[in-house]
Amino acid sequence: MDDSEFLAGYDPRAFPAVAVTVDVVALTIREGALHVLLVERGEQPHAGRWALPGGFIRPDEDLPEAAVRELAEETGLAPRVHIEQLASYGAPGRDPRMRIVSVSYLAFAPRLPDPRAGSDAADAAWRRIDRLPELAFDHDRILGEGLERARAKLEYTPLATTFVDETFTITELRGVYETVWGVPLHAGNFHRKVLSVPGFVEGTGQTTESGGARGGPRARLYRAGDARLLHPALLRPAREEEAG
Amino acid sequence: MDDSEFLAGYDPRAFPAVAVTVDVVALTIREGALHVLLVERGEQPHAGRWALPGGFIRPDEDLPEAAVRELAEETGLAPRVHIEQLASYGAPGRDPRMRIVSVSYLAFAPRLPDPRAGSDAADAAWRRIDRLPELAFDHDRILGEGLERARAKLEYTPLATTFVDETFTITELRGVYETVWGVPLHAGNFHRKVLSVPGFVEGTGQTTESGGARGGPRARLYRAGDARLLHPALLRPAREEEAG
DNA sequence: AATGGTTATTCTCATAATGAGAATATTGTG
DNA sequence: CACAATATTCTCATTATGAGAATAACCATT
Repeated sequence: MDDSEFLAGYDPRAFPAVAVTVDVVALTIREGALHVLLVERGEQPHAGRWALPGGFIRPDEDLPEAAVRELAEETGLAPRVHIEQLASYGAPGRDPRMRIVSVSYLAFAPRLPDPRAGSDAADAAWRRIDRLPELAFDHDRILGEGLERARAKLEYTPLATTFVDETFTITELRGVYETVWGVPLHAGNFHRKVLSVPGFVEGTGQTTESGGARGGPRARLYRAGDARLLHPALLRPAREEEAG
Repeated sequence: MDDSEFLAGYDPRAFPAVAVTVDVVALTIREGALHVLLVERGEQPHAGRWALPGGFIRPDEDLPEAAVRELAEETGLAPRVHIEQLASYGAPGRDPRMRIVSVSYLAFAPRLPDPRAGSDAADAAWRRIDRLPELAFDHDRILGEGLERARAKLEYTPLATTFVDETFTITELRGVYETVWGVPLHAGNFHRKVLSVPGFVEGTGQTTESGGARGGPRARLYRAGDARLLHPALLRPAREEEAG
């Protein structure tokens, strides 16, 4: 070990270039099912396979900026989405072309529009989480970790409110939890819980214009409260057998 | 926006090189206080200031490998430490020399040895968390996020057991929580909680050789159980006023 | 307009988990 | 040996959760 190996003295230009990309796990709910934004690759490597949207960072932009830009390029969406860093991946062989370190981001939003037509990728589409092809590179892993992060965040943050419109009913909010977690929740207990956590939601004094499509009373409308953390958290039902 | 901006067709060599480093937030408990490993920079930029240990990744090593290596170079520690990725930072101006993206890692271990003498940095030392100088670059922020992550992980994982010896007493384990969280905990309730969470600890049937230094009975010895998650979690006492 | 199915909201009750304080027993020190 | 210190267990009030049911408002259809 000599001095040149350390930050202070080490010369990075002595090594092959490292490229940095951002990959975005963009989630939305459509027709009651969780969807992720995927692009079909037009070129090698992995041509024809689906991958997470992403691309190289530019010299003058920060990581989150790059993620927002990539997402905007695919969806035409104004940069209002909630975005959050997930993790970074840098195994030497993960991209056959060169050394690539990818920083993954998670994005959520209500009813994201269809991907912009005519973008560079061969195709781009929202795909149901439960009907996915095998992804290119190590994107299966990145998506898996993104999903788990999203599921965990629902527990202790008001993240679910970013999946619904500005005003929403408790039932709609419950639908987000049920969709993302993939489990049915007890309507009465969920209702009690949401209203008892300080700052989770605040009433608007209004109700829906009409009852549900198949009947039922009008539901009260709420908006997101100012809490950044849910206290106490809204825990997922315990799985009977935890792996390990 | 044209095709060249996308992963499929974009040529990263057209841009200035990006260097990737790992920075390690290494935590240990010494003399009842939480300490972090810092190095004093010997060269510009920020010469003379303290920084997190870290350095450039090598062409053939994965990110976690690089973090373990950097830590080993500073502490002489065998690669047995628990290591975990934190986050990545890539703001354009964060290092004045060139574009650097840093991936930060968190490391924990019991009684880590003194930093190896004669390493490349001007100096390296364990520093008490509550008596820190201002750090170089954006390392204050990285350290802050690492601390918060460690505090959060104590809640729902058996991480605390990696801060103590292989066998330990409940009181020692409580000491870890109190040190990292910085709050006193109710001894009786903590005891009940630790023993009631399945798989957190398992008894060894043995006790300490003698009572505490100032009296008291011998304490039973436990070792870490096989749980990877604590259920239900061991929550921090609620802060009265949450920021925001 | 009356009927019946649907759904939002509230309530009840049993059980689990937590916070606070105290009791009990064991040990080292003076 | 008396006393202070500490590990461990207990008690009791409060809060949070899970399950089921009751209540009432609303839709579509008769």
